[in-house]
Amino acid sequence: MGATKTEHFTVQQNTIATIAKALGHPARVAIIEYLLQVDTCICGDIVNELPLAQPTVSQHLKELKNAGLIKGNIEGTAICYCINETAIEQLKSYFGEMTVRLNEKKSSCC
Amino acid sequence: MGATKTEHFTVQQNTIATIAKALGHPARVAIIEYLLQVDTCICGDIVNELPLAQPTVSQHLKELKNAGLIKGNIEGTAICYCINETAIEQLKSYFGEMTVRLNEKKSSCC
DNA sequence: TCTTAATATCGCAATATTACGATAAATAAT
DNA sequence: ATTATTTATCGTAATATTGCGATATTAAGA
Repeated sequence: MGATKTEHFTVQQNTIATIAKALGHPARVAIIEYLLQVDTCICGDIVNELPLAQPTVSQHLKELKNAGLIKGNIEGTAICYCINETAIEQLKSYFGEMTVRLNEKKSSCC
Repeated sequence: MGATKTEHFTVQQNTIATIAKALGHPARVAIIEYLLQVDTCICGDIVNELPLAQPTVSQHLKELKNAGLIKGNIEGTAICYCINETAIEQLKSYFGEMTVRLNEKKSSCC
């Protein structure tokens, strides 16, 4: 085997897992943080910011895009990448609600 | 190659990536949600809740534990697993702060 | 002590990820 | 048209993940 059994889980569980997986690599966390830091989102220089070769960065960007975490617009010869706020909001709500529920049930036995 | 170059990124970036990676599989999301749902955290029946074999579940639990997302206490022959609230709070703050910063800079050009 | 029950670990096969050099594709500038 | 610039894709090697059967471990109960 080796392939994830996605079909056995709910859509929401798979959605969260997909977004989380995309953030499961420090380079991709670094990319998101860089996009957040930079004012404009004309971001042709992501490659220079990261300690990785250009094809590797391109691949990471592709995965972030597939997971819906970033958007990319062609801007001449460069490409304008920026954060998809919806995905981040989704994570915020998910973990926000989870902490609320954790605080409600204080019966932590561990 | 094939190994993540963790040493090139900040501690915080690696921390977030590690926790996110642990949640990057629907089975592990399902485990967390189940632990949240169940009142007490005597959770010997996680295996019955998931469509996966016992060794596979055990492995997923191990990864969640290594990432600091759950805690496990030995309770006789069973094991009491429960969510580590700190890790969830960490994610909540991280994405919460991120949405704040996203709303501050409305200059979304995409 | 012997059995039962609950988890963990080992070993392995299938698949996925990570990284990068080489190269392609697309547009801008000369 | 030719060249430079930027990003994507291909191919491939190294490593990691996923899943499970078989087996070990650990402690409770008869």
